Amino acid sequence: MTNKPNLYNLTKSEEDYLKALFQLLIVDSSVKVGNNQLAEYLKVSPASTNNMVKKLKAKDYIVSEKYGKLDLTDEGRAIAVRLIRKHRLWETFLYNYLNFSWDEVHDVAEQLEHIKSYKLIDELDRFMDFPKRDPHGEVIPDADGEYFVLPKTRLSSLSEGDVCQLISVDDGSVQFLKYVSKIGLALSSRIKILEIREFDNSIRIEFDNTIETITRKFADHVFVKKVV
Amino acid sequence: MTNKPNLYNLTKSEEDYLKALFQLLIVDSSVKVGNNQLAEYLKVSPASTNNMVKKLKAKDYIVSEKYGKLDLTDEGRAIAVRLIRKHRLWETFLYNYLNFSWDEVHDVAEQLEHIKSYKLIDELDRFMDFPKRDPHGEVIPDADGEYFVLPKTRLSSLSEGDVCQLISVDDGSVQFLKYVSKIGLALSSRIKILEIREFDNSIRIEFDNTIETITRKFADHVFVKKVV
DNA sequence: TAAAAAAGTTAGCTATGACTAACAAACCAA
DNA sequence: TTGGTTTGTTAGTCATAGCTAACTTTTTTA
Ligand SMILES: [Mn+2]
Ligand SMILES: [Mn+2]
Ligand SMILES: [Mn+2]
Ligand SMILES: [Mn+2]
Repeated sequence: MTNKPNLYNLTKSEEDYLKALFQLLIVDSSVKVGNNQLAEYLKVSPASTNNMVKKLKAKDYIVSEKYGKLDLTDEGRAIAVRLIRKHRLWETFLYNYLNFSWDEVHDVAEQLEHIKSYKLIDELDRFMDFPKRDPHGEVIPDADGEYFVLPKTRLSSLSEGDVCQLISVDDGSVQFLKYVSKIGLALSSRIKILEIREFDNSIRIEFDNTIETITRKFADHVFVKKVV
Repeated sequence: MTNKPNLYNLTKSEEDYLKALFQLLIVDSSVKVGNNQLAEYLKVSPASTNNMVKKLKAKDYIVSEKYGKLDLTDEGRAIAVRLIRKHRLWETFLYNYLNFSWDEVHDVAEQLEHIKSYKLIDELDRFMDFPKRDPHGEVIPDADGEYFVLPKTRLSSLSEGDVCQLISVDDGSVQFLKYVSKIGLALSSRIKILEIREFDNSIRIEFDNTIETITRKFADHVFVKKVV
């Protein structure tokens, strides 16, 4: 049982598809992921996705039946986790050592994650003294591919009166991240849900003696741990 | 006169062709570079090179007449120099911070040089406190694209009795670099040419109280500054 | 339960960047 | 100066990875 997936036989595109499918699958393990959903997530056409899925099935990274939902094999999952590890280590490096801001790291990490070298990433990990979290609060998988997804609650799923702590944020949108910084939210912020307005689903929150009204859409991208 | 070349419109292949042509052109500015020579250097077919050259001419990075030799435009040259800057900064980073050896850095740098981000490379430069030379002794072009190629002499071009100092080595071959390390040669080594044997062009050299016999081919890849 | 909508698939097209084989121009050397 | 070698070009093929348009299957909803 060799543990290291062979990252060297995959193209950038193949890697991105596997990672995307993994991300969609862990959001909610009960909901199945379909071809078109994957296409939309990757911003490509359903036809392109169908094509690529066919290829990745032939390589035994994905399993699915015709017209059925998609799932990853163990090897497909290992490749995705390894890619996520690389992505998050690079984000951490850019943020901690190269003066990149919260919202600048993702796009460059999206390129750096595809550099093929085991030594590079393991040495980068050592250089930074094995960081556990990336700048957005996400857990960095270790070199063995161990990756325990910590249970995350969306801020949008809480109720009035709840108190929580900010654990992580979605890192895909520059606009969103700038917005988070601007209103003063940061990792570990303690947030209280003051009021949820039925009319437009807006949420009134309090943190660090600040009161803000945020939209449901915004709250969907903020992950928290419930405290009270 | 905008100075920053627009690196963002070029594919990895286009970049590699421009860099290769630049490298061939600076070896000896008097000798012209042809299509097939470029093909051989890049280890692709003459037809592929012809194709790419056509594209790079259309983009105004290369000039040449039909059946004529190739030259770079100022913009083509700027892109090549910027790529070399990136390559050498990454090699320096891998060598000085990530425990890569002399012979391991090149292949990974060959990938890293194509990451598109001005901030990344300029911050990396700052992080390392603006290094002047890469691990193989090559000069690192600065952020303005200034790049004075220091006059280099091949060890193979010296005569018996000459004394020189090792300035840099070709970084393309892992086998060659391992060989250099193994016999104990290093940057700044002081080398004396003891004897040149006409029969097989082998060269007897002395350095650090060591006497070695090297081949002409080996000496072709070692660059020195003549001292005596 | 039948029609409509959504989801998935297929066929055929495009661009990039390789390749080989065949051909044309330029250069060299007898 | 002319024939052969080297160099450069063109045509046609392949793989990757996108796309649109048309089609089929599945799911939903009236
Ligand atoms: Mn990210
Ligand atoms: Mn990516
Ligand atoms: Mn190199
Ligand atoms: Mn390269």
